[in-house]
This record gives sequence, C-alpha cells and structure tokens, in this order.
Amino acid sequence: MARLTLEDVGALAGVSRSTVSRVINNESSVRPEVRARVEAVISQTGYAPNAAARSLASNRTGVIGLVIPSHVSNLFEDPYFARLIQGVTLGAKQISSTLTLFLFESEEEEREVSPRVVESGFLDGVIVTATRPGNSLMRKIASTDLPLVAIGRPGIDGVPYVDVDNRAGAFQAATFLREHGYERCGYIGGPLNTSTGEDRLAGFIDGLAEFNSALPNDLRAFGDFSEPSGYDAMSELLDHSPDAIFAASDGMALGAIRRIHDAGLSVPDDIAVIGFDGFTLGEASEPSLTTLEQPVSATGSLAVELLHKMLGDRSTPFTPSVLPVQLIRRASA
Amino acid sequence: MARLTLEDVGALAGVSRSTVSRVINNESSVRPEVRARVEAVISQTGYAPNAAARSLASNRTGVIGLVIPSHVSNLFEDPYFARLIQGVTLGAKQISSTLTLFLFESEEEEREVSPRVVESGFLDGVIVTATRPGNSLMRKIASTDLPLVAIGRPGIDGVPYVDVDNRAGAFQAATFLREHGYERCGYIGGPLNTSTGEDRLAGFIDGLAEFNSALPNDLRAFGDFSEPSGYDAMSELLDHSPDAIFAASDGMALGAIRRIHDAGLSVPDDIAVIGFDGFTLGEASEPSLTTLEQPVSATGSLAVELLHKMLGDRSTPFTPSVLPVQLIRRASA
DNA sequence: ACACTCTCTGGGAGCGCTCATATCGCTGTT
DNA sequence: AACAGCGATATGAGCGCTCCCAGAGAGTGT
Repeated sequence: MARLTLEDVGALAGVSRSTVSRVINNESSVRPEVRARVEAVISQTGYAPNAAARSLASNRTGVIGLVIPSHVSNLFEDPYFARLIQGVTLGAKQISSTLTLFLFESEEEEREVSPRVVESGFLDGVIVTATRPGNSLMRKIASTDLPLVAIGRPGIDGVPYVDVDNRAGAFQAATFLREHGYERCGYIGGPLNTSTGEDRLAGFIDGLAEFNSALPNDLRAFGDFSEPSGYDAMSELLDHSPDAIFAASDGMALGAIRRIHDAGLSVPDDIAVIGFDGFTLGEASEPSLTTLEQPVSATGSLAVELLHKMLGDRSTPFTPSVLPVQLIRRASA
Repeated sequence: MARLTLEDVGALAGVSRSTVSRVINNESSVRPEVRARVEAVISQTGYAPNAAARSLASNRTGVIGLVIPSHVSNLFEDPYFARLIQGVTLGAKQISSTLTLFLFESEEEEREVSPRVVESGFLDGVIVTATRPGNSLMRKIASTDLPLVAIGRPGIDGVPYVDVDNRAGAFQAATFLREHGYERCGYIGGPLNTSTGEDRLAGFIDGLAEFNSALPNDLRAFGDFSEPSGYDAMSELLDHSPDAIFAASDGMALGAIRRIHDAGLSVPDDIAVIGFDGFTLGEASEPSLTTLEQPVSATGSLAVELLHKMLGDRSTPFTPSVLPVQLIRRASA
C-alpha cells in the first residue's frame, strides 16, 4: 500500500488537496457535509499527513527537545529524571508535540551535537534541565533564536524558566527543625555549582538565621544527590555531633540514615533527618523519610506549556514560574 | 540571520547546490580542494541542512522511536528504564539518529496515537519495550512496514528482538541456591503476562528440577517488580517458611529483605535472597544484594544497532539476540 | 436587475533538500 | 586531430505539504 497523499484523499472524497488540508488542520471554512465526507475517507484509508512535508511547508515540526547535559547523565537513574521526563511527555502530548531526548556524555559531545540540534530546524523549541548556572550549552542555545525554556534557575539573563521553590523549601526545613527543638542542625547539600545546590543552602541558612543560629562550616557537607554520596557526607558530619540533618535530596537523606545506623545511632531519636524530593522510596525506608515534596512532573509539564506559549507569541515577556514545595512529615524527623 | 540553504552555501563557495550536498553527505566524487572550500564555508557560516527538507526528499528522518506502553508507565521510575534509555540514546548517537520517546498512560492512548506515530513517516523505525507478549500496540506496528525491534521476547512471530537470557539467569539462581544448601527456595516473580515474568519463572523451575526439587505453589508469589510489591509478596511467602528467595527484580528483592527484617529474621542467615538486575542500589543495601546482573544499557544499544541493520537492508533475516546475565555474589546469599 | 458582499473551494507557488540525468573539461587513444 | 571515456559538477524534477489568492456561488441591498 503506497503511501497516500493529500491529493489522493481529495480525489477519493471528490474535493481538492486544499480542502482536505483544511479539514485536517481543523480550519473553519469547510461545509460540514464536505468535512464529514473527507473525514470518512481519512478514517477509512488511515491516511496520516507526512510529517516532513508538513514541517517543510509550515516551518513547524511538532517536536520539542529535552536536553540533559553531560554532568548529570551518570545520575540519570535518579527518579527525579524519570518523573521529569514523564511530566514533559505529558505536557508535550497536550500540545500534540513529540519529545526527543538529548543526553550527553561529555562536554565535547555537547559541543559537537549542539549545532545539529539547534540549526537543523528539527525542533520547535527546547527545554534544558539541570545545567550548572551559566552552562555553556544553554548559553549557546540562548544566543540562537530557538525558543528555550530552562528547568531550574539558569543563571542567564532573559532565559525563561520553571523552578521549584528550593529556597522556601529549605527555609521550611530549617524552621521545622528549630521549632522541634533541634539545636545542632547539619546540612548535606548538592554540588554548589548547581542552582538547586545554591538555593537550598541559602534557604537553609536563612531559615536558621530566623532563629539566630548559624550553619557552621563543619556542619556542612556536600554530595552529588546520590545515596552513596549522602552516606559519605554523613561520615564527615558525624564527627561534629549534629542532632538533625537536612539533606538536599531524598537519596542523600537515605544515605545519611544508613550511615547513622552504621554508627549505631537511631533516627530520629539521636539524629533527625529531612530529605528533599518526596519520592516513593522515602515512604518505604526505615524510618520513613520526612521530606520536602517537590512537584517534579508538574515542573516538566509547565515547562512545555511555557514553551508552547512562546511558540505562539515569540515576544511573550519572560516570567519565571516557581512552584511550591511541601513538607511531608513522616517518621525521620 | 536568515536561515541559509544549500544554494546559498554553494554560492558562497562558488559551487552548485549539489556539490555542497555531496560534501555534506560525504560522497566521494568531490575534488579535495573543492571539498575543503565548501567545508570552510560551512563551518564559517554554521550552516546545517534543514531536517524537514532532507527527510521529505530522502524519505529518511534520522529519528527512531522508543515506545514504552501504558502498563509500565507507572513503573517508569524503575532504574531499568533509565538505563535502557541511556543505552538506546547511546546507540542512536552512534548511527547519528535522534531518539523520540513515546510514553503511554492508557491503552486508549496507545490506540489514538499509534496511527500518527506509525503512518506519518516521522520515524525511520521503532523500538518497543516491555510489552506483554502479543501486545496489541506491537501487533499493530508489526503489521505495518515500519521497521520494528522489540526489547524482550515479543511473542509475535517474525518480530526481531533483543533480550537478556532471563531463563539462564533464573536457572543459575536456582543452581546457586541449591548448591549452597538451601532446601526451601521461594520465588517472587513479575507479572506472568510479561515475557520476563514467564521466562524467569520457567528458568527457576528448570534449575530446581535439576536438583530434583519442585517449586510448590505456596512458595510462589508475584509482584510488579517494585519494592513495595516485593514486600507484600514476601508477606505471603513467610507463612511457608522458605530458607531462600529468588526475586525477579532487585526492587522486589529489597522489598523482600525489608519484610524479612520486619519479621525479626535475618538475611542471609534465616533467609537468603537473590535479586535480578544488578543495580547500584543493591550494593548499598543492608545486607548488600546478591543478584543477577543484566546488561540493560547494552540491550538498548543493541536494539538500535539491529534496527539500523534492518534499515539498511529491509530483507535481513531476523535473528534474536540474547545477552548473557551474570551472577554477582554479594552478602544476601 | 445590478453591483456588492461573504463563504467556500481550487490551484499555483514554493519550502530546501535528494536523486537522476545532462553537461563539462580532461586525458589517453587511434 | 578527432573522438571515446571518465571523473567532477551543474541542472531539473519532484518529495507532500501549507499558504495565498483567485474564482465560483449564494445571498443581500438598492
């Protein structure tokens, strides 16, 4: 069965190419009767318009790219990305676009592929996530006219973005711990050259400051958001006898708990732990994890939505969206 | 900066459209001197060929689809998919294709979207994963002329696939347990309407049979590969006092361990546990998890490679590839 | 009755490539 | 000197759509 064209469908329905095109694109000026006839032919034949021809003529592809830079591709197993991808896919479906994924393994790869990605006209727009502030790939994309939305504060002026309120969340964690009587609050953070790393640290410090307390250097340790890195970070902090820990990811929080148990201490009796993410694995942990739940999937959908708006109106003024996070109290604090 | 065309680049280099096209497509019959001149213009201008025009003319898009059916999209957080996506992305990069992701949330969605996906010519080929044998979406795709590779035994004749040797792996687990003196081996399986569910069960039964032992019904329980489902399955099995458990995923194995601990028993002293996956989270568990490591990322890459071969030669005879799994002995058995 | 509007439909042009075919300028041969 | 033969390059056609404009009817007002 050779592939049908608009012209073929038109011939079968006794109308012209253009009328069929109008039906397919849901344009109004087609007589209902004619429209029905055309639609019947379409559904009988299973005709679907050729995507390439459509893109060539209309200059839109219905494809958006999700770019995940090299430095996180080894952390890709973090459920964060699974949720994010789900959210973006969902959003894309809503605007009848499809999602293409760009994972990079090295900065060199970012450089090589990026012109092909950006210049080929293959994408209507692109969502870039998890970059370090000022990331060169994002900077490069931002300098083209390819519509771009960042997930997470991008640290580049004029780049629209969607983020969760990392700062307020961390602030809330500090407040919670202090209000529950914890005196020596420690912090396990993500890499400081990420915006989440920066913001969560800043929020936590601010929150403690409200209670006139500081976050001494020896109660700070840093990981890469993964469980083992939380374990290691906790090893450092144990020497300085904290009575509570706020970790910037659930993974690190679970790692910290494992370390605390290995030291023969108990959570939360000896040391309370709060995570950040709200993933299901924190429910099943022992003890279950008190955490700040962030709306990851919604972040992804929202990014697509924002991108879609920008596609419709290229001059939309840029307004960052910052989604709230919520403290889920379970057993670890 | 208006977008350049082949013609523009040609004009700048003092050659014609087609010569530039030959340079870009690495065809041989271009004088080295001319080639160099054209390449210089290309790199100076940052020209990149328009993907849509290229596809329209050549009938190939350089895009392959990865389809993940509805019934697993809620399990998408399983690191399995992250690894698989990484593998597929890697493979796609090697054949300079890009990857588009299709996640479905319901069977209805599968039906709606599939014609658009299949008939629009947007994809050169498609990789379908994690379907139940005989899955209708896969069956539909198989009935078109869109090149298709399955990941996991598809249960449809003539569909090429890549799989890991689930059966041999489970056989190995049974052998290992019996050789180490475990007498009452229980099994926590995946859903029986998945090929991995079937094959791992069959292999385990075969393995036990080698030692003249059977797998009684009350030592079988089933989950959905997730941690909580392993916990629940283990609850059932505990009543029948197994001394060893083979779980068909690391997640379920960890759930089982948690359940065993909750019952006040120890792993492996009271009950040994073997998982299946080889994910990093099994290294950090307490005790660390003995498991069958499967080459997930390689499976993804290999699927792309196979698809690529099929694209080059549509009449390639179909040969399933089955990758080996390997027993990693850690502390839980 | 006429010009005029308004709605609906058809056809031409062109998007930027690839592919097949035509053409050019050489060399080597007789 | 003329011509075949060959590699390198140019040209034409066309991929299947969208967009724009022209034209056909049908209806309206005078």
